[in-house]
Amino acid sequence: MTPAELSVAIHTVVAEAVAGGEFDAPIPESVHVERPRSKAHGDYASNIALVLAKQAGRPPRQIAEIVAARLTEVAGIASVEVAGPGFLNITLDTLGGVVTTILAAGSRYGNNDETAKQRINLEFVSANPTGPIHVGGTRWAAVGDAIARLLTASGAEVTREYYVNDAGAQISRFAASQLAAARGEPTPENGYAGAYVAEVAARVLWANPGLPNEPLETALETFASAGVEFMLADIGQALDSFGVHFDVWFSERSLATSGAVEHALDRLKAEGHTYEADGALWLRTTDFGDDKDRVLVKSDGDTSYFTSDAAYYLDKRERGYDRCIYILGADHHGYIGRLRAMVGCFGDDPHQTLEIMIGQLVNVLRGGEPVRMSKRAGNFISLDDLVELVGVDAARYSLARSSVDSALDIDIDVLASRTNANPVYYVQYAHARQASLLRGAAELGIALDPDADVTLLSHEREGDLLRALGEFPRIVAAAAAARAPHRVARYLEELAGTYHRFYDGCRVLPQGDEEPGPLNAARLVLVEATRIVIANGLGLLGVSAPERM
RNA sequence: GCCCCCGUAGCUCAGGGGAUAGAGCACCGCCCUCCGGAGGCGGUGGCGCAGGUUCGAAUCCUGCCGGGGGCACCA
Repeated sequence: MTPAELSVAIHTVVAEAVAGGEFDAPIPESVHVERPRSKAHGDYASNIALVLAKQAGRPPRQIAEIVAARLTEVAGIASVEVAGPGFLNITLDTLGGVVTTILAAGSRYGNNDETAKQRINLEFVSANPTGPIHVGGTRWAAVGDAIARLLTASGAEVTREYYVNDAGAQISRFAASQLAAARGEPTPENGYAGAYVAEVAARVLWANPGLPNEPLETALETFASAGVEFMLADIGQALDSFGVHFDVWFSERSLATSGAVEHALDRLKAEGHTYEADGALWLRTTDFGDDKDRVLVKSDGDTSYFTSDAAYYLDKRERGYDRCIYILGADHHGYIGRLRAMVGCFGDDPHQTLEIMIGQLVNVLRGGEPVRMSKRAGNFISLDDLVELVGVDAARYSLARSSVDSALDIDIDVLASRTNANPVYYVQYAHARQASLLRGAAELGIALDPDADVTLLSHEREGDLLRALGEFPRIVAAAAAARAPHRVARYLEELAGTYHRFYDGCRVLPQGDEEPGPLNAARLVLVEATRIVIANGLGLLGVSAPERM
């Protein structure tokens, strides 16, 4: 019996008790089953009696006794104890069934249908194409891609999208910076410094040999468009080697040329939320909770960046997405209000179609000391730098193993050292050990037997491991719902530890001249089940599960 | 001034109202005739402060203190 099946069983029993008039309370939609921290509290525990007590107008322990009496009769349940304020502590006949489930599901074990059929547009990274991706953007690459994988595992249809800010003043500054670098002049005021600017400029010149003879204006245009193109190619390549692949690269500039901006303006006017003042066209976002109205068309006739955002959102909706998720850095949190209001102005419910995640920033340390970084000065750690220093697995894992609500400190020296200071090795090591063990079994001629008698897995450490394996689908579903891939990482660390303890206490392969017996067979499939879960979990984080280390 | 995030062990961080608050690192002490010691076992050590909500609060609410990040007809 898996936790999910147990939850259903309790639900059924409660419904029967209510139907039988034993107590009166609304039947809950679903029953929460948890894994007790202490083994003294059974295999699984439920707080259902505490939840129902108030509505039933009875003491929780009374409700618990009623449910326990019925639950004891359910096949597969060995015993039920009422404990503390009214917890149900449930012990199963065997926990081994989960192994069979995992072997049958394989790489699909953990998948669920919580967000089945939802069409989700997930926009993340979207770093300006005026320089390489720095660590901040790298965090969103790791986290965003893991969220995409989690949502996919939960049944959603996910598009990974990168918004390319290829319009606006920062592009002009980028072009001017390239020009200056090409002429050997100092970086202009508010320009971009760093060695990469000169490199990009050199590539632009190489591809456009006539550039030095062009008038200043067209030369700058060439630096702008070609420079952005080269930068984007580099960014795409860096993300690619990081294992993050975007389905759509959406150009901001294309919004104007395609008519999307005009289309959005027409819609907003038609919805009646615009007005003119001070020579500009405004959107009355304050009608939808924003703290001030926003300019759509500036008094000089240009549209604002906000207008592009509106056009971009409308375009996503018209491409058929049910939900548009944005992952933004903490420095963008002020956008939430205006984006929500803009969505409202289009007539959408912001709580349904729009979701904005704000992630806190990353601080880079080296040997415990903060590394001062400035993108403008060109003095920063890029995605490529990080990967070169610590490798893709360590980088992705360490960036994804913390909640995005917390500012993250990463120490380059610690991550580069191959120790458990970086827990990715702890998890990967468990997987490599399992793979090694399975190779050893094959060498001994012991085949994996899906029909092994898993009821023999009754050792305490086996029980711990089986319970942990049974948690995985709920971890995946909860992590997807909370957009919190770090929960998968934390779970894997716990699972790896539970496995190591099992391995320490339970001999898997026969020793010496022993003949392999049913217990060896059962433990072997338990190892394989654990290996599958670790591989699946690491896969959700975009981290490899090595057979050898 | 207003808004957002954070404050948990010496350090980096988990803990989506539940039972005795966890992991890794660091420190101290143990465990190799046998499946990978990148492992296991034991020990030291903690919820910023004050109220409130309730059977129960690290978790939810309010205030304060501390740290980080924002508040454009820039993009």
